[in-house]
Amino acid sequence: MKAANKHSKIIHAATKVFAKKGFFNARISDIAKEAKVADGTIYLYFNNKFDILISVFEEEIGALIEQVKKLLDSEDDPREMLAVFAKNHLSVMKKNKHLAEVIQIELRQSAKLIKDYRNNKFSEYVDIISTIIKLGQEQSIYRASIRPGIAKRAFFGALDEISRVWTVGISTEYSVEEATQQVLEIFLCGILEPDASLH
Amino acid sequence: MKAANKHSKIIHAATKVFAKKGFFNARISDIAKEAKVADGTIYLYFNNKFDILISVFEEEIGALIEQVKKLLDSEDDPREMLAVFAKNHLSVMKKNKHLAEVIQIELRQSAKLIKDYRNNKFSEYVDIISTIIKLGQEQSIYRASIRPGIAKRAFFGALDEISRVWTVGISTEYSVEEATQQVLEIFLCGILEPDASLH
Amino acid sequence: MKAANKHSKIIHAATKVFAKKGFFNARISDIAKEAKVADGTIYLYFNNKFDILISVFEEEIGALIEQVKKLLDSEDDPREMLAVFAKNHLSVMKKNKHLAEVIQIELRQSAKLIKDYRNNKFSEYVDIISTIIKLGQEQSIYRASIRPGIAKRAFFGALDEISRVWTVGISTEYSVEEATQQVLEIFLCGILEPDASLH
Amino acid sequence: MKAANKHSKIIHAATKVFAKKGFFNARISDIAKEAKVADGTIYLYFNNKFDILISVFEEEIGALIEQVKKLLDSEDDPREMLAVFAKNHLSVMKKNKHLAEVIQIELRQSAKLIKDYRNNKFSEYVDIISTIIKLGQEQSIYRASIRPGIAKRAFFGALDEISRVWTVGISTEYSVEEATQQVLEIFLCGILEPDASLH
DNA sequence: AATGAATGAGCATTCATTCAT
DNA sequence: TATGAATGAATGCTCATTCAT
Repeated sequence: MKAANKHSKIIHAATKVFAKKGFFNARISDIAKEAKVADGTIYLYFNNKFDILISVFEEEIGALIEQVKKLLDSEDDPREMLAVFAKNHLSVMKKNKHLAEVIQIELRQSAKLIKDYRNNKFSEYVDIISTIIKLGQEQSIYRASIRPGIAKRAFFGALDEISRVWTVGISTEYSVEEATQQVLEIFLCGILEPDASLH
Repeated sequence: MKAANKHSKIIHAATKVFAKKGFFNARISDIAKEAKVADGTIYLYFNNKFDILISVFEEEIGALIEQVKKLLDSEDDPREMLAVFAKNHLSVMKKNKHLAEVIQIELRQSAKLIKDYRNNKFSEYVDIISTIIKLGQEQSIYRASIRPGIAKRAFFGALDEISRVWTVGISTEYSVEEATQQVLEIFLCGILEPDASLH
Repeated sequence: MKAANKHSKIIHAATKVFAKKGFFNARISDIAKEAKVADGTIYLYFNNKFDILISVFEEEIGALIEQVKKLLDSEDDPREMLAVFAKNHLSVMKKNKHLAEVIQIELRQSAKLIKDYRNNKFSEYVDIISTIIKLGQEQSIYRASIRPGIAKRAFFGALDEISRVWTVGISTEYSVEEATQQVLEIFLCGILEPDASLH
Repeated sequence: MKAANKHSKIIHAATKVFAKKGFFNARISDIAKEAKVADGTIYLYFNNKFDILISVFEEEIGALIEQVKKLLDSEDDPREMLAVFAKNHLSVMKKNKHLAEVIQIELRQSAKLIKDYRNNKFSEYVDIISTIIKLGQEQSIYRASIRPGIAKRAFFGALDEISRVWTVGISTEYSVEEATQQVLEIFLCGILEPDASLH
């Protein structure tokens, strides 16, 4: 996982530090120490502290997009595709808690500061959901009355809130498998055409 | 809207300022100016800046709980109750954007700083959903396989993410009615017993 | 000891608080609480915080002057008078630690802030020593080569430094009697062996 | 006088500022300006404001100890040694008024805040006096009845109080030589006429 | 006279950013 | 490229003082 170049080293260090302390409580010197570079070196790769956060979003979520897209490439059934998305998202969030925290907390925090909110990696990631839904609607598997733009938010919001239980660290945890199964049961029943069977 | 006493005046001012600038970028002097009191006066009512934020959560969400509980008192059908919760939540979030932002962003930000995360007003609010689901399960209206603890998160997460579109200010907005209808269509189909008709 | 009127109550409270926390760390509200009056009441009797300190000096040292002058009235021998002064000073400092601290620490602190340093009660108190020395010189009991203005400082400084041991709270304490005896032995007799020549 | 490194520059600047305004009235920015560094730079060398004060004591008094110990090395006679100590102390206090004020005022102020009062440079300095007295007692030059622990305080207190006249700035000043001679005359010979009996 | 809520000036400390090396 | 010492703007909080009651 260790990145060869400084840029990546700093990104990974920043993800860890932002997750642990939050953007505003994170110090540039914390990131520098974690990345094992000097404070000043960070400014050779990033314009300022906020620029680091944006880069973390773009690169970490970019990798997430690559990953899920690759998995989706080998699927045809929109039902399976939604399952793949959910399972992948939840397992990544469970495994990579630093990334999970940054997405769940810091991404929101900074959302209002980002000028064009839709033109970023995060939107691209969530839009994968609406693309799947549209595909399902074309195949008459998902009901036409469902609005993909709203459903994608409902689906992502559900996954996001469910996975928060792991970062916040509530004791009565449930497994990735169980959570995936539950959210799919709710959503597939919810958006499926009445006569489209669940496999 | 004008609060009778200073405590409330400061709470409302803080909600506004936290929503506009975020907790860390908000200045005590901003809140004081908004509340039309001196900086020092704030410390007669709150211990420190973070204490103001916690109080905002407790009091504003407390009021939200009162409101939705009163509405739910006159409903018996668990299907209607979920509809009432969704409609109320979305319309309050659409109308009171300051509160919406604080819940969506600052509440998460500070979640990790709050020791016992479940022992607070926010948890109480979300638990209303699971209570409704359990009620529906007892009446065999909602499927027994649904785990209320996970479903409540999925439902709240969906509402939360959907309502974010209004605070972030994305242009292609949809109405409260449409959003409510969509999320209910998905969730009620999703958790209803197959033979339980939608009214 | 409890004063009948508010003015005295505040003076005594201030002496206690200044001794415990020091002038700068003492809060007006501390003094008010100790005196069992409201904060604002203090400003009916004193112009400001520093004015309280000055008043403490004047009144507490004023009482000290009264006391020692009364004791000295019944003495004729300048040797005895110096002994009375030393004994009285040390026993008051040992008994009234609040006053001791204020004299030893706060009086010095504020000395530079007092415009006319000689025209105050403290100078009046120390001048008692030089008056005794002059009396002794007139009676050819004290050597004429001794300059009363320097000797008074040496004598008072010795007593002051010796009594600091009680306020600072150093463990190996010595008694008032022993301290008095020693300082008198040094000042009245000198520390040289009678037969040891000076060079 | 210009210090080579920043640490010393700040120490000297702080000594000057503390002397002029007192510890509590001194501002970090005053010290920074005097030392010609930025405010923040001070915190690269010291933990906090109080830490600066303690360092001033330790370093300035440390230098004083070095100086007087070197002078005492070339003396054998305990009488001369006490004379050397007195003369050195008074002339340093007269010349270095900033140091004098800090010792006379701030050292006392903070004495109660220092945990182990005896384990510091100041005690080391005053203990030089008792060491000399013990030496004189071993040589039967000083009376055995004198308790060095009390006498050191009496001697230092006398010097301290005498030298205050220069920092407080009383007009009728006396010279270092005269003050030294007087305090030595008192301490070495006593103030009684040789033929005046004690009672 | 007495109160104590309200005021707001004032400051120690932090930390993102710079720049001489 | 890389460093990290130095910078100085920025702010949460305190508390002496005021004044309406």
